Amino acid sequence: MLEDISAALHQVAEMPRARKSLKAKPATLADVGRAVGVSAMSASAVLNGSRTSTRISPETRIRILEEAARLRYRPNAAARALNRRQMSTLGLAAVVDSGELNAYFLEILNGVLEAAGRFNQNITVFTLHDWNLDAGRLADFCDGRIDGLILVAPVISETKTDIVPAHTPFVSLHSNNPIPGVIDIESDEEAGAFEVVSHLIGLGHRDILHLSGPEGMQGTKRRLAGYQRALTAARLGKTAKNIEAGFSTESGRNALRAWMGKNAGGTLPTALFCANDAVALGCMEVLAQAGLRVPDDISIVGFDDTLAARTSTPQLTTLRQPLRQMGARAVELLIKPETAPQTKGELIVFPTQAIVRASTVRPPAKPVIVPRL
Amino acid sequence: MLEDISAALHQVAEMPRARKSLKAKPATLADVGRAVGVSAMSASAVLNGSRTSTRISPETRIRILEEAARLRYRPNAAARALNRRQMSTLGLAAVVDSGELNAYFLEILNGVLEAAGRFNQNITVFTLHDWNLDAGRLADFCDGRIDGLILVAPVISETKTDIVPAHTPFVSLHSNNPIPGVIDIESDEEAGAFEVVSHLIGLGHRDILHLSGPEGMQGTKRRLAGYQRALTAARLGKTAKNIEAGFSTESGRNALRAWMGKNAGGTLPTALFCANDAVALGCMEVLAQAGLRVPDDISIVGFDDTLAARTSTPQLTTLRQPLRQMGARAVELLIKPETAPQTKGELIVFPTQAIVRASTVRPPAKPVIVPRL
DNA sequence: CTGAAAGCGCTTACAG
DNA sequence: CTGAAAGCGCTTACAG
Repeated sequence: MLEDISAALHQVAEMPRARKSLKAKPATLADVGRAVGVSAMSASAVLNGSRTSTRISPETRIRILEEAARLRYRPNAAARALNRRQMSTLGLAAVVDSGELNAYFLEILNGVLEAAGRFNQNITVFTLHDWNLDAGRLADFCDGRIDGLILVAPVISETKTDIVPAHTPFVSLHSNNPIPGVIDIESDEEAGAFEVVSHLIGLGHRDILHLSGPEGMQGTKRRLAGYQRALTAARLGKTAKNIEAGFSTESGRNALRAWMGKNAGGTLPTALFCANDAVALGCMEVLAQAGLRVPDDISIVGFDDTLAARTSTPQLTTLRQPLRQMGARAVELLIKPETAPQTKGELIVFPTQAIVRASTVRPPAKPVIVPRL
Repeated sequence: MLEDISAALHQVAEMPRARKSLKAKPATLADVGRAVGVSAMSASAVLNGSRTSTRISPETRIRILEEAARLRYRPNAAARALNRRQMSTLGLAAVVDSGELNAYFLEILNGVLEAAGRFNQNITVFTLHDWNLDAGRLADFCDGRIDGLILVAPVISETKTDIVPAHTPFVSLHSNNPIPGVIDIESDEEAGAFEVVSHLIGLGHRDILHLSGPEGMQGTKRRLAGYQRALTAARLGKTAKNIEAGFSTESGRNALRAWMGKNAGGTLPTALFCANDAVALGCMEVLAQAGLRVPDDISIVGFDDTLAARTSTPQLTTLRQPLRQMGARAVELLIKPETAPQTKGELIVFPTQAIVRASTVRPPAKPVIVPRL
């Protein structure tokens, strides 16, 4: 008793914020029960138990409800989680690329949160710096604080795929390697690339430069394959030209700048097919600096349909991956695993959709010369 | 026993995903202890207790560590939380505006996650649809699952400010009303607006139209005040013109389109000062559609310096609010409340910074006529 | 209709 | 150096 008081005083001295030190203890079921003159179990039955609730007499029931309201009783999440062995929380793990989560992640987050709301689930965001270095941390997250984990675009080398703990289900979006026991959610990027490049060809473009993603990634390969197939289908296979950029605005800027440096005085492609929207934006910057107009001098196509595609000027023609639906589906798979694919291939593929906006028009009448930067 | 087996079979029948039904139970301290032939407390002392760890003999210690590794023991977060009465998790509550979290939120999230990482805290994201309708839900989040809550741009009417539960500390960013007992983190938007409008005046602009934020919001008032002060300081007070837009791209689009409709044939302002980056993007779209060039025909200024300002074409001159630092500070305040301001005014104000990019240049030599849309 | 008991997994005093 | 006891707040059988 004396210690309690002394401890309290000590706290007051150390913590300037009264709000903190005088922290009221939340009421428990026992408190409510005591106030009513009934056991904690009865309070539990009325306040938290769903079926068993009926077995309490109407009068007691009402008094318990009143007292709970008066005491502002809230069931303690930790105690509940310990008892039920589930937290009603899902984790969302992503790598912070160059120090920040990007628009791609934001789209997925929106979908995940929407679905989580429907299932009364919380979402905890975990950030990693590097998939392979931090893969071990994934298991640490599975310590009862989450009931399932969504991996966003994981790059986990084949040798490390034993990282999945036995008791927490994982789902991945855009995984770069199959992870045993983990369903992966994809969109049909190859078909999407085919569609959007075909759109350019349909407009009359015959010289389309592809700025591809980071080497070795699945998304990069699939987009490149769709690009090739579209050109081949139009008997333009030989015109395929591809330079490696990456997935960031900066990488797009650098790649196009380098290419223009090498090709100054030559003819500009009539269109660019970029690995994603961010790369397209980097290209638009470089083109603007060079005094070239989009789409008059050159058409440009992105990929993903993130926020950035809608807010650029001109707005970007792009390939929509249904990132929100994909994020929502990840949540559903974790909450209702019976909705998972019944087949062996642990893969769910969403269709994509070309979104035509202002950045693509017919090619210019006369070839444009690549200016010196 | 028989029921167990029958239940297990039942599960297998219902759940197609073996992974789910065969869920291995994670090892507990008791399991580790039993395997070593020692009590759970000893295991606790070695594996989780920091100081008390020394009191175990070196040999037992090693055997406990080995056995824990073999069993892949992880301390259970829920049990720990129940015992310690803290979850090592902070909440981040925001309103999903028009169905989506935006770039403004993403900046804050980045800052919050960065700081949370430093303090070994998890971040759980809560979304609301409307501050006033959902204010009651805030208290529900404070059920032991979080140790503190960060409110992003709350709009909580004065009459409802008793929503803060006694046992969970809150911090707000850009609160629109003072909430008793809640420290608010702001940036000096008035000074920022003054700075960025003065930049325009310095370039020679004399006719600057302000597209302001939603009526009644603090941010709107402060930006408007800074705008007015800058004009007045340059003896341009009488030229002040202001139309209400909002904080979304669409609102910017609509507001400028309406204005141009009414003023077709008149002279175009030489510059627009927009309530935020999103509004500026909406204006850029409308201007582009009208065949007007930014910045040649008209300069344009945003506010916030979100992703969108860096990815628009031309890139936006804008006023940077240090949203990441502000988010990081919110985390620090909750984790280390002793860093809170000692003064009465429960307010922390960050400085802002004008970021000059390509969207602002000197006004055009001749007045531009507002085209018919 | 209601309560005493036991347990979820961990930790913090307290005994030995 | 080590363990038995009690408790965090809730829930699930089980008795009455």
